[in-house]
Amino acid sequence: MNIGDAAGCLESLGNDTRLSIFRALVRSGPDGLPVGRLQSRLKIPGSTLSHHIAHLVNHGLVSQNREGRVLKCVANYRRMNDLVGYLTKECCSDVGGCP
Amino acid sequence: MNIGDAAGCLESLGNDTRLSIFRALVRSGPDGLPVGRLQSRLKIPGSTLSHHIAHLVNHGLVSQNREGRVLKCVANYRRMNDLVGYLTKECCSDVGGCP
DNA sequence: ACATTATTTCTATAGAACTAGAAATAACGA
DNA sequence: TCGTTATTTCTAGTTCTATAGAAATAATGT
Repeated sequence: MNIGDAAGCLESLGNDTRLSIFRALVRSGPDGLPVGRLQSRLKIPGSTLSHHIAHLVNHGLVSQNREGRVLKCVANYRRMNDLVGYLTKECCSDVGGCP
Repeated sequence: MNIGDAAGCLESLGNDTRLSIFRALVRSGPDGLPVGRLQSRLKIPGSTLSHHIAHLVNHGLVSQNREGRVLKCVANYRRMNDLVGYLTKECCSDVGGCP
């Protein structure tokens, strides 16, 4: 991962609503959750939710696959792993006790 | 670290300029760098730089200590460690291969 | 074809963020 | 005290971002 992608992912997660969405997806495991399920859980208007999900998808943190009428959203664990790897490697230091 | 602090840190680092500042500080080790040094390295106007540094300081990612006329900025490794810990614990999953 | 459900795109608006010049403050040496 | 260097605060302009209602699209069953 390069610095631009990292900043993009960080910006995506650096918003309370989007971080909540992402956490909900991570917790729900590899099966993910339909958009409507996120909507009822997080209690936000569909258009707003859709906007934020698109942001996460654009930065590779979430992927979607349609199952009939329902759109399943899944956290992209590999992408998140890459991000954490970048932060650990490029933004931490042996000196300071980072992993 | 709680979700609010995490989102704040992520938002801080989710900006190309601030991420560059932070990386420069991390790379320079526990001695850090003076503001002026960052300015000449990153080639950005003082007021803009000051604005971004204040943002990082406000979110606990950078601390400052004056040495005479020079203000030294130092990356807060512990804070960064906490952030990475939060992401690993709350936003990753065993299933997906995250650490 | 139509009704229903699920989700997105369009559109507008209010507020926040980024940028940077100019003026102000801080620290120090002469 | 004055001048110089280092940095911040003030101010303003422009550009992004978040929000959400309304209309449009997609998918399915009847």
